[in-house]
Amino acid sequence: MPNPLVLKLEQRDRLSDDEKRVLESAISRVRVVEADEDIVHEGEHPSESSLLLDGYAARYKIFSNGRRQITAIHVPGDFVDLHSFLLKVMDHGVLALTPCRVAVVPHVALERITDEHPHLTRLLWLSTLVDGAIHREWLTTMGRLSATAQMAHFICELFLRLKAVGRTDGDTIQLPLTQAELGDTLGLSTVHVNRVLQELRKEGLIRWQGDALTILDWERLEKVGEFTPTYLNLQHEHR
Amino acid sequence: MPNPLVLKLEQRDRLSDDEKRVLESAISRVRVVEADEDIVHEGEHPSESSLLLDGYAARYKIFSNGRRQITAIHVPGDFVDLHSFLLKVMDHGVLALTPCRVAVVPHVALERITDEHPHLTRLLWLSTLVDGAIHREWLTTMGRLSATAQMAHFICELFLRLKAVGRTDGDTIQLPLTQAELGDTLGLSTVHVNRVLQELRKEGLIRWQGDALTILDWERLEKVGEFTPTYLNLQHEHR
DNA sequence: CCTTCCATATAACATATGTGAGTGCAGGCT
DNA sequence: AGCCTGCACTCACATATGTTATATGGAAGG
Repeated sequence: MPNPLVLKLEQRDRLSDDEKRVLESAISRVRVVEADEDIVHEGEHPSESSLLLDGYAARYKIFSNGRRQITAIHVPGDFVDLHSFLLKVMDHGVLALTPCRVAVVPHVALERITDEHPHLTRLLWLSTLVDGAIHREWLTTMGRLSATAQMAHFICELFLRLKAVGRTDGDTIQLPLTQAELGDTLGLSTVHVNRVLQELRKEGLIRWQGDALTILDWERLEKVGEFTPTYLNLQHEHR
Repeated sequence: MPNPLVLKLEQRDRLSDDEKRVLESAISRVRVVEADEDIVHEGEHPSESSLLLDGYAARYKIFSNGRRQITAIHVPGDFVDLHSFLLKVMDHGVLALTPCRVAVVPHVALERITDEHPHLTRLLWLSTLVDGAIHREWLTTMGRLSATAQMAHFICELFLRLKAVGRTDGDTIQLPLTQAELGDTLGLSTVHVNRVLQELRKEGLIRWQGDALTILDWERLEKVGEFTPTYLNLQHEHR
């Protein structure tokens, strides 16, 4: 079974066999997390990081009044809390949106990698940088796009990210989020999420039945969401 | 003159004299950029990164319709485009908001650091991770707070970040942004920025005259903005 | 088979924020 | 001195999105 992180990194640069072996052996164990359970809690000081192998996860923050904001949706191949290696304290929680399989990588193993494998280190660094690029993109869509455009943009992004790890089926992806969760992601109310989805459906841009979301008209969806994929950095470069 | 980056990193971990020397010698030259000029252009493939020594800068993205979103405000000590070392293509521009002095660090020098100085590498990585943490915080405030709270939060954050590099004067900071620029930062219209500022003033939370912004009541401002500084990672830890 | 529980869907209404236009002031330039 | 120009500030009005409430339907479970 190919490690989806390897898959993702190989899209962005060449990985030597040695580096692949080092990555694999950095994994101390594989853990299963139930849906709706935290993979990592806010405020924790973890001594290991979690690489998502299967399932969907979300980074989130909760306010005093109970309102929640999701700041990232993670798919297989994502290192959901690689940053805790250096940030030490989790300033947010990470939640399993579906049942998840998670590879656990101790921080000591990461430290060893940074000591001994500079190129691999750069690739790990890179993957946190891509997280940052996605955050910036979300900031722009939240700040300057209509709710409809924002939703379209989100769907385009998720599609390409899933495609990069081989989790698309034609024009269809699994989207196991409730409309409430989508609202927490985009900063919208549940009601408005529903309105916006109706609109995208009526326009013939998407179909969403059960967990299966199908993109019916990629070009127009991209246009509505003002989507350009540069920021996902899916190009192969020497890094 | 102490390098403000060294100042910032030393707040988060110990730097050896050797590491400080390596950092200093990585700088190939110092450049001055006029206000309202780009330090780096969107779409560029830079071969060096820029460390802000003096002045304020902003990362921004512009949409087809001319709307602009600022995704980060940078202060002295910030590496405004360290990520371009590994992301290669700039997915946004970086603008000098005031006249800026910028230290230029070639990517080859950064690559050498990653090859030879693992601990320093981790600290550079860390500073991009803090950028990411700030992005996440902005996402939550944009998505889930009122415009007033968002503004209060922004002011609290900027104050602490400036304090970390010794650029505060009592309860006063320099805030050389126009209300329009603030609007582009928070995702608000200029008119609404003005309304919100009036409110914060009327409540006796801040004073803002010319470029000088004074925090009159830190505790209440923090409360209004639901601000907690954990995400800025200003603690000293072994990284 | 019935009940319970969510999630989706709709409706009526409330409001935070955006839009477009205009005023006045202050600093810089000729 | 006079004239721009940019910026802060206001007003009247428009609208996107939030809120509260209710209906519907499917899935899980006894």
